[in-house]
Amino acid sequence: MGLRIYNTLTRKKDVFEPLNPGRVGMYVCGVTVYDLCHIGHARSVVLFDVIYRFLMKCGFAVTYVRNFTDVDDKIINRANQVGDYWKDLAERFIVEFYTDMDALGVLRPTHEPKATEHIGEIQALITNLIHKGFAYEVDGDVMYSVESFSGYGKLSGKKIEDLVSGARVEIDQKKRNPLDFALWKAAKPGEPYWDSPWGPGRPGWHIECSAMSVKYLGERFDIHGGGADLTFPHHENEIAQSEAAAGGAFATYWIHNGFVNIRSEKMSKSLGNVLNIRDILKTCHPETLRLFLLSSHYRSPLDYSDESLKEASSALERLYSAILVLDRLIDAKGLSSDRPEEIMNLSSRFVEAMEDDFNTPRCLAILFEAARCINRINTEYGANVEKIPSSETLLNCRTDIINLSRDVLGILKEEPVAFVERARHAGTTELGITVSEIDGLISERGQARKNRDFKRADEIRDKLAGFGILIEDGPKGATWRVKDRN
RNA sequence: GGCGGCUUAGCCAAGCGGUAAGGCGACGGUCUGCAAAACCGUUAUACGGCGGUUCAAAUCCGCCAGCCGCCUCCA
Repeated sequence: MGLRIYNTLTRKKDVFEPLNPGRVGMYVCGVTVYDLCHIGHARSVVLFDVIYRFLMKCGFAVTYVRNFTDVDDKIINRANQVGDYWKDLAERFIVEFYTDMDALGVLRPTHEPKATEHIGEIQALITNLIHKGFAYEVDGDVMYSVESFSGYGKLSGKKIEDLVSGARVEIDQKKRNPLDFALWKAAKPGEPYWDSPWGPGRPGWHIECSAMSVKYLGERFDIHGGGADLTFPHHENEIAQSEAAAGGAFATYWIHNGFVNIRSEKMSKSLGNVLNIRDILKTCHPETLRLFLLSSHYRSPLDYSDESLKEASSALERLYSAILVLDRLIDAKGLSSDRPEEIMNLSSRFVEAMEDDFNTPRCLAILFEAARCINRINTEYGANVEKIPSSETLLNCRTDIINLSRDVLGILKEEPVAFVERARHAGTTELGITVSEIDGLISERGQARKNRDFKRADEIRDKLAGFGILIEDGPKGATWRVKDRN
């Protein structure tokens, strides 16, 4: 069938045909480093991480570029607020970015260019645009003339006239058209600047992506991505800049991810409901957050709530625990030649789902169907070697589940035994009771149960429950876990 | 005002013309001293409403209602 991608430019799913067979060039707009990353950033970064992983799994040699915007109004303003040097502030939040993304298991792109390290390329591009008549200088600023580019609006489906009449654009006497945007901004006193043919100043926001994408990927490349909000004006302006400078086409496929809402509300600073990645990660396993982010289609809005994260956590545990069951079945050395559909051809069905515009929810459903099948085999035939499928069949299934989950989705990377153990005891230190005290009480309760003193046994269970500890009796004695953990 | 999108069980969520995936929850069962956990099973004659096209529509078209996003920095 082949890979099909919903392309914002054509507004339909297009068959993916790379410019150069076997190779893919992908540019994704990264973050402006002036604050900690929130769950919305996580969604975008994880999505493109999964796309990157999948393209590699398909055998493509992928050049993946994700930039850092490290000089901009927001950075300068924030630095002034906190009394920091803008460059130090930006560098610090780059470190914080990596802290969060590494925790989420996000792979490093091929190149991660910073705007401040490409001032030369940016200036050359602006000079080129002025020479070709697409840009003009006014008092040390350089503006892009949207009317000079006939394709302006083709990505976002907007017309210049409609936008102008919308009256939401700020009227600036320097601009020939209210929609013209800055390629180069003259420095105001106290602002960072670089010398340029137009005087001291700094790059506008949109131009860095045009300059850096051409440097690392060439004038034409395959995939350009980012959050849905970047479609206009950022990506529209990038197209205008890059196509005007090159005199030809820019990126072929435009991918935009939907937003994360918090309890059905838009996440925004003014509502005070911005959720940082690291705060969420204090309450759940990183793979839980990844699973949550991949549980709905990337173009749909995704609603975050404590409950939905908890659901993702339960779902992740279900997968890990199925692997544990599978391992027991493999050890059982089954003799049946049965090959249940749910655990066969996982790889081809998974790839088929991914090829359909990166349908990760369908991928997860395939994994859960396999998990249910494994559990059913265990409960129905667990004691009957004649009925358990052969170790070879089950081992292939295990390999598929682990490889697809780990390599493409970036989950199930832990040893199942270790994961289950960790999930049970995570957060113990905050309970006000030590592990040895817990173990002491549990062995006392075990003794009481042995003596059929169930009153005492239940007292101990209630006492531990008061500390948030849940007792689980098993064939090999009681184990415990921390309650209400994601 | 302009442009775009969404509406599927209690909740989340696939589905892209052939007769409703999956997850969570709930309920029933197995297990247990009783529980918990785990597992199994059950859980939408039905896809916002009304028309139309078709042998066949959640899926295509039209109208209506509701929700949302972008048009301003934003993933």
